[in-house]
Amino acid sequence: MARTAYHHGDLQQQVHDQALAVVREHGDSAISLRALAKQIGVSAPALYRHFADRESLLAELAISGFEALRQRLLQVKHTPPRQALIGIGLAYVRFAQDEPNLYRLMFGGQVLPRGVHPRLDDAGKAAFQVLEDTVERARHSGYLKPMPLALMTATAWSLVHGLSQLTIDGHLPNADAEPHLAEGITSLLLEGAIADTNRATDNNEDSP
Amino acid sequence: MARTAYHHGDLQQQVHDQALAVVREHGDSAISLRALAKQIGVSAPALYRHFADRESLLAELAISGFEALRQRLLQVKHTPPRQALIGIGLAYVRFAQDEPNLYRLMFGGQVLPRGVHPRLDDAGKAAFQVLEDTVERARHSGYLKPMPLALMTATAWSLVHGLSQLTIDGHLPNADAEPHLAEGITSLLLEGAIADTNRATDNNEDSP
DNA sequence: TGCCAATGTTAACACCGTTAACTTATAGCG
DNA sequence: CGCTATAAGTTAACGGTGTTAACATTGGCA
Repeated sequence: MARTAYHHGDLQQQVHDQALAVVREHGDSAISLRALAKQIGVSAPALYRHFADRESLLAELAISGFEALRQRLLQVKHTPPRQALIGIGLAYVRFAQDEPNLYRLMFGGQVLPRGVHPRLDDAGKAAFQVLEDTVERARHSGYLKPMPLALMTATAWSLVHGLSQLTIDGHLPNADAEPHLAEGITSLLLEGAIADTNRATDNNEDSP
Repeated sequence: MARTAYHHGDLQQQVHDQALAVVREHGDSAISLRALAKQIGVSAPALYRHFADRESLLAELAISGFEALRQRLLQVKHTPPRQALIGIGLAYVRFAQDEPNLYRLMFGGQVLPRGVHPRLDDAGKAAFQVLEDTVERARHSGYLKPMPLALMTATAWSLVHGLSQLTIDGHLPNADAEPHLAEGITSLLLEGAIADTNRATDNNEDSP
């Protein structure tokens, strides 16, 4: 029932893929169910067999986005705390820069308020979890000050999210002239978060 | 020609105000030119005498938002660097929390890409300028490390913007349980930014 | 006073999301 | 193997949208 081809093969997947391509190229405001259906060669109401409404489709795409983000973050090595933290921050920002339209859909807020679509919320939390785990490891290893975990992760997330959003929307004019901005920012934050025992011992360890 | 009342008084202002109210209450996606015109008691095409299209109206509203944000930031006192920095960060986040829908319009990115509407860009820069001036004062006074100004302001803006966006979209679950989150986050960043000479001398000066 | 330009009007076009009512093809079962 | 329930598609239609064209009206000014 779910695997074999009905009239058109699995429309659900086809719509999902096509819509994802449109979002990545032109943003979520360019998504039109009718246009999507016409492109695929199916009538518009057919889509309603697979998606409750336009918002649900967008939510599904946002879920894909969070899963892709999570995969990116998971690829960051666990090696020394400082590299791991900077690495995951860079990976996060780079994802946003690579997929600005998708990222905007994920965090647009206007699209879907939290609590409406549980699977979307879970996908977001799962991505955030990777970041939190990295911070927790660094903290547990004694590299970071023994501050509340929630405070540290919230700080880290705020920083990378804010930087992502500001850069992809062009609010930071000299972002191109300063390619190491993300790294500098992350380092700057770390200065305040590392334990005093680690101070001055690892500032230049990434450039041997 | 611009001041006296024509057929309906100054429609421009009336549309602007009404639209701003709608955005603040229901978000920019709830803006409908036809509905707006009907509410005001005028035909829909009449609006096109004052706004090129829907996007231009939204841009105008975003400009108002940036000006309101700027006013908020300007009210922060200049007194000691640490208080000024934390104060302006809190004021920024509080604005976003007070006007979530307006804030989303301003930074939605989907609404208007930079470069299209010069006045909108200028309004954004003007608001950002207040933040930059505060950082510059703190840096010039020797309170902060002598790092590049662009780096410091980008960091500060990223942090407060990220925190704003994440909280108003409900991504930080325990935001309510932690009302001092914004202050804690700002302090954490400051730890990494203050000059060593100022370290440990001002951590508790705000609670005498 | 008479004209021009600013400001409004109605009618219409081409979309859009969504629902209702109907048709078709498939999967599973007696 | 044939039948039927149902999943998956169809067309027609409703109400809404932004936007443009063509026309009407009003007010300020020469």
